[in-house]
Amino acid sequence: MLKILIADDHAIVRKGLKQILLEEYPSAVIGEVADTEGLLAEVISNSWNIVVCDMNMPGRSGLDALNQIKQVAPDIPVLIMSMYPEDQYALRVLKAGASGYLEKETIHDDIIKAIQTVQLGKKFITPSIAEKLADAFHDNSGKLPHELLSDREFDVFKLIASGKSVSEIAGKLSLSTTTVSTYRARILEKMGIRSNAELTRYALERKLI
Amino acid sequence: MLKILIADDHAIVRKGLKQILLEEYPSAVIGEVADTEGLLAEVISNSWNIVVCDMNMPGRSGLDALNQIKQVAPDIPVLIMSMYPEDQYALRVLKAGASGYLEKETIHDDIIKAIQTVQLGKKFITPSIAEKLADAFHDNSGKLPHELLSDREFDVFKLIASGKSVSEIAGKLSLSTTTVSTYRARILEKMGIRSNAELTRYALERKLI
DNA sequence: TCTTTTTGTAGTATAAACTCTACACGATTT
DNA sequence: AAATCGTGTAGAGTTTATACTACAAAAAGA
Repeated sequence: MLKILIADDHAIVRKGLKQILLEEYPSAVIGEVADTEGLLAEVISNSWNIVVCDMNMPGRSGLDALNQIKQVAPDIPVLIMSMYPEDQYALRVLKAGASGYLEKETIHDDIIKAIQTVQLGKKFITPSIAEKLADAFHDNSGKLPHELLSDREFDVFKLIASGKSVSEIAGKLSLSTTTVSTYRARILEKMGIRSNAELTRYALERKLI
Repeated sequence: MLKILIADDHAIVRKGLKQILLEEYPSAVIGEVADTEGLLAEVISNSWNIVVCDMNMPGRSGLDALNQIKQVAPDIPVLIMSMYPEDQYALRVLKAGASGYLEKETIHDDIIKAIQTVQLGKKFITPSIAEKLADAFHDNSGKLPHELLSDREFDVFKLIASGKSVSEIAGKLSLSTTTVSTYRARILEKMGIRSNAELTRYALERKLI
């Protein structure tokens, strides 16, 4: 029996997705969780065939959740959804072991195909993602500054750029403030900038936030 | 019979919302449209009791749609949904005649209450929106936020926006750092913002620096 | 495979920034 | 004329952020 677990902090999105899935697989069991803690707990305590997980959940990010799922249950295929279309995350997410990356814009059209694909043990790659992959493959040297950041650094980058203080970020990510400060220092160094204002400017110009 | 029309470009959100509404009103008729054209057409050709409309649709915005609906059918209550919590749209939307503004984060909890409220011909205002309203009340109509600043404050504003630290500014203007901090506090208060990043963003968007 | 680099994480000590409060002085309102 | 308001200015005390350092685990390179 097909068992699909949905992780998204918006109840409305969970309901909508469940609906779509049930239309295609009326006998499937669809689970819902609203945060990363619940997600981890479910993955550990029950056997799900597929996880569909939102990228942007409060607390630890979807990427973080993905990494942890891959540790406890490396064989469960995980599909990641995101709001953001031209997303910088796509490649990171695939690198971290996701079986596919879906934009919420088109999830309605893609999700069934994606489920079928991952059921065969394959990865679901949309054409636009494939293009990004190809680019990343032969390009490398011409990387944009923000692409040099590690996942964690990038999380912090976006939060700083959107105006969060070091301590707010620390609270949100459950880290020490000094840790966040360290990330900030590394970010400034890698990107060759000197202030939060430049960082915000950079992020705004490239529409990263 | 209750007839509710949902306008959102994401099929997944429409499905989710429909589900939530049907749970409360099993016999309601729920219509769906995916763009502003469809919305307008529906409003003109059928009689809906309530419209629930997303703010961010491709093409013409929800605000635009709202204005047009109010022209052709001023009596249909329109609830506007938005992704963005700290949204500067909230006030605009209410000014334009919406019956309520719902953040997608909390729509699941608020929508039924909102529907009941607008059915009574009243407006649905969340506490956080009420606060914004109160703030907007004691102001200064017409003027842009930065035009409220005194000269000295504006000097400091520009320096902060361009990434200078409080102490750099103090040095440059031969003031105590605490004086600069005081200006900063006044600036944030007058402009209704909370961080240097917002300030930078504001300045960049209006090309003040 | 072994070594080097990167990444994720913090502590300690210090520096910087913020909050709250205050006060003077000219402008505006009553 | 008196009271209030807006502006320019800071100090004291508290909270926050930063620099520097460190270290283990993971990744990358040789």
